[in-house]
Amino acid sequence: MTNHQLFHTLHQLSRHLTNKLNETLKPMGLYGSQWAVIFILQKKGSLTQKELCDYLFVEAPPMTRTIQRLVKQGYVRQLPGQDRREKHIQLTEEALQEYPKWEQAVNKMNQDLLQYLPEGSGEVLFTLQNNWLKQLLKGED
Amino acid sequence: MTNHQLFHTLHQLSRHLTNKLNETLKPMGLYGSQWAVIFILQKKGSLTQKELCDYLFVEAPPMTRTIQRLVKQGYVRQLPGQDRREKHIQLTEEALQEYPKWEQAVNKMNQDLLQYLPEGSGEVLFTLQNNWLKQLLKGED
DNA sequence: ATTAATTAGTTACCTAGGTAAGTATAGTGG
DNA sequence: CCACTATACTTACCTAGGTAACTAATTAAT
Repeated sequence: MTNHQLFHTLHQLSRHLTNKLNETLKPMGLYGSQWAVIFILQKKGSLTQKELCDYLFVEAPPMTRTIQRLVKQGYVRQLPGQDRREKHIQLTEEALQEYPKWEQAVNKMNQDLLQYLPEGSGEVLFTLQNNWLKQLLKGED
Repeated sequence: MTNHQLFHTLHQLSRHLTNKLNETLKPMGLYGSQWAVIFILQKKGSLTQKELCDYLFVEAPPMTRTIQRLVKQGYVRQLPGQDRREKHIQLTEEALQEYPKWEQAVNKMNQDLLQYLPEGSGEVLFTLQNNWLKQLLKGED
């Protein structure tokens, strides 16, 4: 294995999985980036855009766009906070109602994709990637 | 570990590495997608755009754009083939001259990044990812 | 208290990569 | 030979995510 191959394969794999996710979400009128936001909001309740950015390691501008589209689709609300620079984002009732359907579709897809990975490898893969990522981020400071 | 975390981490890691690559290439006036094309052309000599797409698992339109930018920068030539639909792509002398510098910078970056991964883990990671990707692609047919 | 620096979010613009539709050439069946 | 299909590439347009520059609000410093 060359170093090049490792990076290349990781990139390919990531693209492939992203494409699969978008394919899965398309019938429901959602995109992968939107799902990522919805998923966190459902778990955490209400977050500022900054907190969403920090969570997803995404810069502010793409987050603004994703949220604006979700607002337009009626799945998300922006509430002004006490600090009037902040916008607190939360799911609408409509989104909460649709959520189980979305989650089920994504979970099914994840299961399908993981079937192509040997038993137990998912854990190994996750651990390696997660540790690497953490070390890389730590190395930034 | 949840399935979600596995996909999420993979996505994050891929983005992080892509950003690092672009950062490394920026002083040389290149982008990651361009480097991927240059890297293959240097190894293979001359390829049609279709062959480049197949190699990088990229659709034709982005490839057209990447190549057109490389042509404009003088790093690549498009030669008409016997089949006049095809365009055979090859590196220019200027690109070949610069290549060692580019490769060295990328190799150094790869090494730096891999230092954050425990000894031997690179192999494991590559093997898992590569097998998974192959199985996923096989499952498409 | 007023000014300076920081922070949250937006806008504009760039690359990466995807789909759909169009064009031109090559191959195929009648 | 001619019409039909398939292929290589391009064009137009979409989402994903990055940087730079901006606005408005908050915090810190003098």
